[in-house]
Formats: sequence, structure tokens, C-alpha cells
Amino acid sequence: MIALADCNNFFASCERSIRPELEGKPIVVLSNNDGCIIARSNEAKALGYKMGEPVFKVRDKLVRNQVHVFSGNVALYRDISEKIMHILASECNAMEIYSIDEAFMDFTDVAAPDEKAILLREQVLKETKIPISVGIAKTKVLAKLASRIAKKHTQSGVFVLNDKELIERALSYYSVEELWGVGRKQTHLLNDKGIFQASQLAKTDEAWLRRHMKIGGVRLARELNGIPSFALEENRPSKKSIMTSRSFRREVASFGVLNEVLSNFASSCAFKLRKQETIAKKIAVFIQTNRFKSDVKHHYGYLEVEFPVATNDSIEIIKAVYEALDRIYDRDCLYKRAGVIVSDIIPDKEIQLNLFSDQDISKRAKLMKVYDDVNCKMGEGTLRLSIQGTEKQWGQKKAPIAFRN
DNA sequence: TCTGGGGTCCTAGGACCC
DNA sequence: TCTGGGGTCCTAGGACCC
Repeated sequence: MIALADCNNFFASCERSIRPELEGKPIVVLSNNDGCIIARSNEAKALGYKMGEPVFKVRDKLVRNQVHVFSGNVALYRDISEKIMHILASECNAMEIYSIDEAFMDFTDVAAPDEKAILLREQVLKETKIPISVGIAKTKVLAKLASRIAKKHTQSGVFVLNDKELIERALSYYSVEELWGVGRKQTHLLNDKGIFQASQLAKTDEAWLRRHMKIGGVRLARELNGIPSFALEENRPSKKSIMTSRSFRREVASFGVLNEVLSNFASSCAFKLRKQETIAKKIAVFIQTNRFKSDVKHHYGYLEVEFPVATNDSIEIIKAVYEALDRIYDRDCLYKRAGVIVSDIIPDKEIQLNLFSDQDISKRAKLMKVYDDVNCKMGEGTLRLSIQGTEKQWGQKKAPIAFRN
């Protein structure tokens, strides 16, 4: 059996855990620049606040409802998460930390899974003040579903989804879009074929699933039928890509400002690389105008630099960032978002110090895209910007740009 | 005025080779 | 006018997750 432990309203619960007087009060936690709502307590959910909702649209309502509003404090959430994961790990043989607030536990040899889960829940609550829900089933997908049921329909916060009839009832109750791995696109596809309930998906022909939903669809249906198709990944490998990016509070035009923030992002990426004892072969820089603004020229600049020798050295990465920015910066644009991505990450086998000249960097800046007048739209089921438009290949290096601060 | 910040996996199709 | 067939590797982009 697999148990999924899932923290309830994690960020909101973290804020409450250090302020017990907020018990029973509505709480929301905001993203960078206090832009969006990214977590809500049950009370805030009941008042109708949505995940990802822009704060400016509900500012008055927040005041009216006397909601307690917090700017996100990721360092705190990470600390609390580590504490919880430590408790969970000490109580099972194998565990996969799936996200900051979720972990799959191997409950194979547990005699009474429900009793154990209840004890575990109590321990976490006592030591961290964070309420968790635990779903137990034969597969990850079913355990996910079980944790939903645990969260919404039980007093104990624990639910075992193992009985055959119970599984059938649950799958008839939930729609396909509520399943782990089914997003907007797949929901549409399934609904078009008359498949609405999870129970229908479980009975769908495998050949059809393979053709239309690829291997993911096949695995999903198998999991619903109690056949494990997603393994517990105990030793999560180090990250394959690392990104540091931010939206600015106000739009910026200045090369100097962009260069400064991107240099900080570069250091941050280098630090994260060193922390997991890895080095990266590639770095990418992107800058982007406000995607929500209509009737203006949108600009998206993206440049990748490949290092001759993989590195996690801040100075080298910052130098590459400067080069990249110099080539994608357009002085006529107002920028709203910028970021640095390191990828092609490999283990840091030996300590290397390979400084190379700026000229080397520009030679290595292989791939370059600048999109102008892009048709910006929200990707389906995701906040990521998808870019459609004509790619303007990099030709001549731009004339030097004066610093404007 | 104001709209988050991370990640992963899978696949199609092009590049390239014999 | 004729103009193979396979195989592998790489990468961009889609879809999804928290």
C-alpha cells in the first residue's frame, strides 16, 4: 500500500502555526510583489477567494471580510516542510518527497495502515501545528484520490481506499478532471468521447488510450484499476534545471536595472547548483514585457549560452548573463519579468576552475530568439506564457547601449 | 495602478549517419 | 525522368503538477 500525506492549505497553515490566535480566521498568502493569492485557509476558500486570483481585483473584499493577508515567506515554509518530512520519514521504510507539502510513503508492511496514519497525523499536528490528510491505496493515483476524500469527507483526516466497492463508488463520484495527471486538454478530449467520470476512464480501451492520451493515459487507467504504474521514487535525483525569475512591481526599461537583477538571479542559480553539488553546461536568460497589456508591442528575448566546461561559479555565470542580456535587450521596451535558467546539469565530480574570456562566451551564445509583436496567451491549464509569433534571428550584434538608470 | 515561481515527463520531427 | 530505407540522437514545445 501507498500512503500520501498532504498538508492542508500548507502556506496558510504555516502562517497560522506561528500565530495561534488566527485559528478559525480567514487567511490568504500572496505571491511575489503581493500580486496573486497563492494559498487560502478553509475560511478564505469558503468566502470565495480563488487560487491565483489577482489581489487588485479583491482588495476591497479582503478588507470587508477582515481576511488576514500575508506576503509569502518561502523560507519559513521550507523550514516547516523539512520538519514534517523528517517526522514522516522516521515512520516508514521508504518515502518520496513529492513537493514542499506532499510525500508518498511506502506502507507495504504496515498491518493497520489507518491506525498508523492517524497516529502520524497527530504527531505532525502536535509537533508542527500543521494539519495533514493521509490517503491510503494500492497506487499513487488512488492514494491521491483517497487524500482528497480524507480532506473533505472525514473527521479523522485519514481515508483508506482499498475495498473494491468503495473504489467503484469513489470513481463514479469523481470526474476525470479531478484525477492526478488530467488537465484541461485531456478533460476536453475525454469529454468529447463521452467520458466524464473516473469510473468510465478506468474501463476505457487501452488501445484508444494509447492512441489519444499516449502512455500517460494508459498508466493512469491502470492505476485506477489498482495496478501500480508509477513507482515510488525514493531517491529523487538532483534537479535537471534550476530557474530564478521574478516579475517586477513596475515595468523597467533600464539595461542597468535588468543587468543588476539578472546578476543576482545568476548568483542564486549558482548557489543552488553548488548546494546540490552539481555544475551546469547551459545558462539561459530571458526578459519579457507585460503579457497582460494589450495594444502594445510585446517583446520576448531569450538567449542560451553553452559553457565550454560546465560550471557553478557565480562570476562565470554573471559574465554570461551580461553578454546574453546585451544581445536581447531592446531599449524601446518596458520589461515586466526576467529570469535566469541553468540546465544540462551534471554532478560536480571535481572542483574545477575554468575561467575563459568574454570572447569565448559570445562565441558560445548559440541560440537566440527574439520575438516581437508576439501573440501572448495563457497556456491551457498553466500560467506559463506560450509564445507564438515570428522568430527574428539574431544577426549583427547591437550597437552598445548606454546605461540608463 | 495592480495578474507567481518554480519544476517534470513525453513526443514528434528534424538532423545526421550508414 | 529517376531520386532507398533504416536507425539513433537531439531538441522544442506541449501538457501537467504544486
